[in-house]
Amino acid sequence: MNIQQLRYLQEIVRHDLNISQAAETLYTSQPGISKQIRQLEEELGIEIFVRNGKRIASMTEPGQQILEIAQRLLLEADNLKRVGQEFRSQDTGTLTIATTHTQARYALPLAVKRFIQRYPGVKLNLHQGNPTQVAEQALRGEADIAIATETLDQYDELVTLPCYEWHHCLITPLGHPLLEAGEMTLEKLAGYPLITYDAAFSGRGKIDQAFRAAGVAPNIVLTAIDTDVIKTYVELGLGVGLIAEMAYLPERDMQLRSLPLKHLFPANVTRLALRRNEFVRGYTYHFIELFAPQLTREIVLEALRKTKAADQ
Amino acid sequence: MNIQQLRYLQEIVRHDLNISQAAETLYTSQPGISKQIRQLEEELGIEIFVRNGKRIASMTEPGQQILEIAQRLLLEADNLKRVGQEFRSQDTGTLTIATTHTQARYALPLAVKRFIQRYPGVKLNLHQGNPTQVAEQALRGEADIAIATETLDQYDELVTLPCYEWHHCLITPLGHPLLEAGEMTLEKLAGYPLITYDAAFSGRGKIDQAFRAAGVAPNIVLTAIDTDVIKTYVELGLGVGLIAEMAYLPERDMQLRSLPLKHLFPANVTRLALRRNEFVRGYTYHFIELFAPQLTREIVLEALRKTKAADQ
DNA sequence: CTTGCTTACGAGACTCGTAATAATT
DNA sequence: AATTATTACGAGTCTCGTAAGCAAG
Repeated sequence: MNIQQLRYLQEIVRHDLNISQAAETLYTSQPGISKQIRQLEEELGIEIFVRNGKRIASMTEPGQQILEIAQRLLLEADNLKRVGQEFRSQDTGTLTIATTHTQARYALPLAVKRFIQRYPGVKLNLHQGNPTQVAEQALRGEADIAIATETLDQYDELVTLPCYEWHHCLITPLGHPLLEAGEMTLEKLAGYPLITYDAAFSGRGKIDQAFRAAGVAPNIVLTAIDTDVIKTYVELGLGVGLIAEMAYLPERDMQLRSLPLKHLFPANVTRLALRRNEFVRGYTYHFIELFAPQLTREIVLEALRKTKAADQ
Repeated sequence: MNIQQLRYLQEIVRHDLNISQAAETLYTSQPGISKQIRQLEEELGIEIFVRNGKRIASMTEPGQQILEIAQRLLLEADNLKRVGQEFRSQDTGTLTIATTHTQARYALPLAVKRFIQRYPGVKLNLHQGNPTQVAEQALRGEADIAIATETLDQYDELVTLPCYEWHHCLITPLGHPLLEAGEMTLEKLAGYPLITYDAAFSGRGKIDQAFRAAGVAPNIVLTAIDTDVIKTYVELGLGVGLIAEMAYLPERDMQLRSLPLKHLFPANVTRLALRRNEFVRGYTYHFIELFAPQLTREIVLEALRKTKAADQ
């Protein structure tokens, strides 16, 4: 039994039990993998895969247990390498952040700027995706940190930490009647065509919740994944926008005005997620602190330690 | 990097950084281990050990982190083998129980008898030791289950489960005045020479506690590790004995009489411990249930799942 | 001078890639 | 017919054991 065999196993499963594809992504040969898997099976004395003649049909029950253990083992193997890198060269390496448009565009830039100044030797990757993709990238170890407002806390294998709280705000074209309409209410909002986020993005859930709770039916004429699209159509006069407050930049968005909606919609919490049991590099802690100053290294460590509760 | 190298590392540390001894217990050669460790260090790009010329003096800081991760990895590697054995042959293998004299002699026999009838193919090993030794055997993976009344819950790496509760009782020679002395009190007990357990054994702590709390000074003339020694000296008339109630066997101990002391000393809880994160064989669950019927497989599983909280 | 780690070297095992084979869709 | 897994085989590498060297206590 060796680590390589387990890596083969993991990759086969990731490719829906297709050895050929696994071989390709691992830059090795089909037969090599095939043989190693047979050897692993022989050594453990069990069949991992159910075979139909020469096709792999599914996994046996012991095979599934083996897989789970193998994945934990491989994570530890990665951790060994990380520790090596960490000590070999404290301030070089790679930091991959998976996040959504809103975070990448409006929340992260300052932290990123400071980070690359402080750690010129660290290659910073930003992977953009929807909240589910973001979570899964962290889950698969493709990203070191996941940052999003939704979804993250639904995965047992991720440890999540609250970064900051924000509210929605209203944006309108210049001179829009709502700007002079006094106290904002859901009813007033419902009187105008609305433009806001797609479902599953940037707190859209909270918006729907609030309208539903009040028994008011909003007139949503357009939904977008990113704020820039919303702004564009608000400027065009298609309607008024409901966006995340940090996405309104007064000095840039000269053609728009904003009004706070703190009293209408519940607060949103943007969270970051780390993969459970994964060794965290020093500069990763630092990035987290740059992004959310209250999340010091100690606090993050504590969270990682504490929340090992529900794993597996 | 391979699993073997990590095993070498672990064994070196277990032997206080002595490669030669590690080689011996692993049935391999000094140079082989030495070289593999050098290779591991080279691959990880760090020094694991601090060397004084040709002696290993201590571990570096990264080395200690490597060790921790390596141990978790090795545990998973063992688990892989266990899963294999479990499915290859459900009812054969080995079950090693580390426990104290009192448990081995008075609490376990019935469960053991039933177990070996049910699982003739399982080799049952009983390792006897003091509570600390018992815990450490479980900790090192030398025992599958640890059973004792003390100490077990002081180790983060062990998951403990309560098995049963018991009280101390008094044993005296036939015709002893205390048998006719009515309601037993600490004061009356203190009026006679006492024979009981050594510190750190079988609830001796609770006995001392009770006397101290009552401000009564007992006259302990002899302490022993096991109940049979205590019984022997009580029979000889050296004093009266304070023993665990399950250690008094009316049909065997014809030369002794017993009196309950439930009202004088707090209850003791005998617990069993399993190593955290370790794959548990089916027959092990069954043994636990034979020993403590309320600890069904589901309950044990739940406990293992839940209490992953504080690990590492 | 004994203990204990490292270097040197060679035998054997193992891994992996290519090519051929066989089975499934 | 095309895709995909297995078997066969050979080159290169790696592991491990023996023997020799050398530093520390």
